Formats: sequence, structure tokens, C-alpha cells
Amino acid sequence: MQRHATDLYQNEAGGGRAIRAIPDRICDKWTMLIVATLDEGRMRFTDLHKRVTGISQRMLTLTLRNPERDGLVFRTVYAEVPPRVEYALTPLGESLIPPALALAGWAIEHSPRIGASRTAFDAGRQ
Amino acid sequence: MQRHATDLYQNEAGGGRAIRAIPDRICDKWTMLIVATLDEGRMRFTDLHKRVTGISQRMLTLTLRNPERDGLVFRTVYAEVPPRVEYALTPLGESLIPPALALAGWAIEHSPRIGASRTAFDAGRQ
DNA sequence: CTGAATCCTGACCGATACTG
DNA sequence: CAGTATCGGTCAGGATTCAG
Repeated sequence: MQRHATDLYQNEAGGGRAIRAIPDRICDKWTMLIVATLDEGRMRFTDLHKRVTGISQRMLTLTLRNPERDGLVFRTVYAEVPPRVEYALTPLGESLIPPALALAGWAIEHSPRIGASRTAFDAGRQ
Repeated sequence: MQRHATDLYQNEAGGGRAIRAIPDRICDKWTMLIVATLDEGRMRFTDLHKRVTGISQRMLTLTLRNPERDGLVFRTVYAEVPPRVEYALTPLGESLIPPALALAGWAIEHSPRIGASRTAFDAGRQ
């Protein structure tokens, strides 16, 4: 199905509010990183905490609820002591990986050019 | 070149901080919308303000500086009275459109499923 | 181990008024 | 027209502590 850039920002009357909300949700500070990390395989809370560098425990807990609610991540609680909770991507979550990689690939590929552009811009501004 | 999801969140030692910063920059509240809007063609500040629904003049000004600094958007000032300023995508900015559309396409395609998942999740929580 | 609750700081961002 | 400047409210999000 053909997409136009306009799809990204349709106004509210066109139902665009919902559409806009989804990239908003996915592109927030941590969600994409968490989903990408879970692409390595199912893992428990602490592993995730170690792998997603820089996130606080609080934000990991809070952020995880979004993709869980959206059906991207599946949460399994084991009735053990101490408790064990594992997170894994659902098929829906896995389907997000290719477009996410496309964006990451773009960023990596053009990183040097963007850096150069910033330097030049800042130099012009003094 | 082969990409892994890990590319998204490489740690600082691996140079990942810069990589992470770029999607952060692109996925902020307005940048993606502005770039997508400019994909329709060069336009002036006021036109952009009208098309990007809901943005304040202040935020449009502030947000525009980021893609401009990154070399995604080119700004042309005409020495006229009243002043005229036009914004357009650079080739680098245009190259962002396909991966951005990939993500938007994913969001649109799976929107119903995500909505259903949210409803179910919220019902379970009461 | 997992995660909820509380506190607190700074950043985001809208409204408004002003300028070249 | 295209910004800049200032004020102020809201809220993201870190640090810490408590709980099951």
C-alpha cells in the first residue's frame, strides 16, 4: 500500500491523531531501545536493566508498560521466590524491528554527515 | 550492510551515544512531522505553521533549528520587507523520508491491533 | 528480584508580548 | 512576516526508599 509523508501528520479530523500517537509512543526516549534489546531474545527484568544502558529502574518499569499494553511485549510472571519475570517480544513486536532498523541504519549511515553539519552550523553561529 | 537491533543501543564505549542521539533527535515531538511536511515541497514559515497542526509558533521556531543544524533542512532568507523565509529539505533530509515512511506505514498497518491490545490490557487492569 | 511510592529538579512547552 | 524574550505551569524522569 502506497504511503505518503502526509500520513505522518494527518490532522485530527482525518483520524490522524491516533496515527500520530503511535510513532510518538514508539519513539519515546526508551521504548525503541527496549524493543530492540528484546529482539535478542526473552530476558528478565534485571538483564534488561543491565543491557539498556543508562535507564533507571523506575523508567524501565514505567516504560515497559507501554509496549506491553500495546501488545509488542509479553510479560511472564513465574510464581517463585524470589520472583522471576521475563519479557519477550510478541510477533507484533518483532514486526516492528525491520522498520526500526531501517531508521537506525539511516542514522548510522549518515551520522558523520550530520556531525559535520552540526559543526559547520555551530561555527557559523560562533 | 547488515544491521542488528543491537546497533540501536550500543553503549557509549562503542560510539553508540552518538548513534542513539540521532533517532532521539529525529523522533522528538515535532521534527518528524516537520520533515514530512517539508517533503511536500519548499514552503515558508507561516505555511509550515498552518500545516503542522497544533504546534505553537515558538516551538516551530525552536524545533526547526534542530534539523537545520543537522543538515536536513535548508533555510533561505530573502532580503525583502516584509521578510520572507523559506524552508526546504536537503538531499539528506529527503533520504530520511523512506525509513520514516516505513515506520509510519507500520504504525498505520498495525493501528487496529494495537488499539485492541490496549483495550484488552485496560480491561484486565479494570 | 521485581516493582511501587515518594520526593524533587530541570526541561519542555504554551501563552503572551515585543522587535526588525 | 518571522522571529525573540520572558513568565509560568506541567511533567518527565532520576534518586531513594519501601514492599511482596
